[in-house]
Amino acid sequence: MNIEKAWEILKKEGFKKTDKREQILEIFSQTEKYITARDILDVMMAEHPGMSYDTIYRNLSTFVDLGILEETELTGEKHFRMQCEADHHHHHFICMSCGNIKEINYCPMETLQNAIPGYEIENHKFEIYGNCPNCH
Amino acid sequence: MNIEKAWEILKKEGFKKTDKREQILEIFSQTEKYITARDILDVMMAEHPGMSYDTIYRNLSTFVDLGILEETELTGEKHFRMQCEADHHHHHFICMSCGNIKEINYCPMETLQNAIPGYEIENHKFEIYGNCPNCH
DNA sequence: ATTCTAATTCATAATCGTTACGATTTACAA
DNA sequence: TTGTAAATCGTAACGATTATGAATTAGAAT
Repeated sequence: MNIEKAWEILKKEGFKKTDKREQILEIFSQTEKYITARDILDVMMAEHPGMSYDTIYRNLSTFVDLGILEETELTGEKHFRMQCEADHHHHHFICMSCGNIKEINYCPMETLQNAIPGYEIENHKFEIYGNCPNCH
Repeated sequence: MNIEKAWEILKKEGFKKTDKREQILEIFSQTEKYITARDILDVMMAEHPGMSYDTIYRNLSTFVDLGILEETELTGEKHFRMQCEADHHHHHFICMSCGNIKEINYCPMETLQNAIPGYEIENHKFEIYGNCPNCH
């Protein structure tokens, strides 16, 4: 997702255009990796020494709710990245060296659905970790 | 895994037999569910008002390292349960209502391995959430 | 059995990531 | 230009976890 698309969504939902939001989106648009709230804070604190935790966390949460950001929990800490453009459901390979991700156009749930009759599946987590071609 | 097996491992690795460890193992042997460090604390505080956080967290970590407990992260908090007896690799369906788990004897990695040549897979996470037959 | 020592626990504080809050500022609609 | 709800700031509180130094204890050595 690009910044324009993000603002479209924000506007449509009645959120205001602020410098802080613009900068957060800017940061995400410049990386493919999953990054933390702290990562954002560190970058933004440099320009705006008076940044508030609240602003970061509140906006990250808003962006996730609106489908602008994806969220995952690597080692206990929340990590975020721009929502993929892909309109189909997919998963991610996450490189443990460089942090870049690759979309995996495969979902195991297709196969699994029939294997456990009586069980009502609501959600699933499927992530693959390792080293990408550039990192080994 | 049962308590005897756990002590075998602990003894073999040179860990001492203590009341606290015995009680922690006891608690895990009595449930199938994933439970938190706080859950353990609450139970043990009842009998031993002077319990220390350190004792719980240190031992949980030790048990995970030794393969006595399984660990997963549900909603940001670490959850633990006895390591499954199953000698084959497997995954879990986790009921969001009652907390019970069901072993899933299927791993998507078999299928995926060939789909991303050049990518070195080191690890993966696959968990399914929903409601079990008893809970809907 | 008694002693010794490293392992374990206790008691408590610090840390880390996150959430919450009233006061102040700001975007933007009227 | 003004009014108002939204957003931010500044700061504190929170929950889960880790860390620390002192006291206790399991189990080996004597």
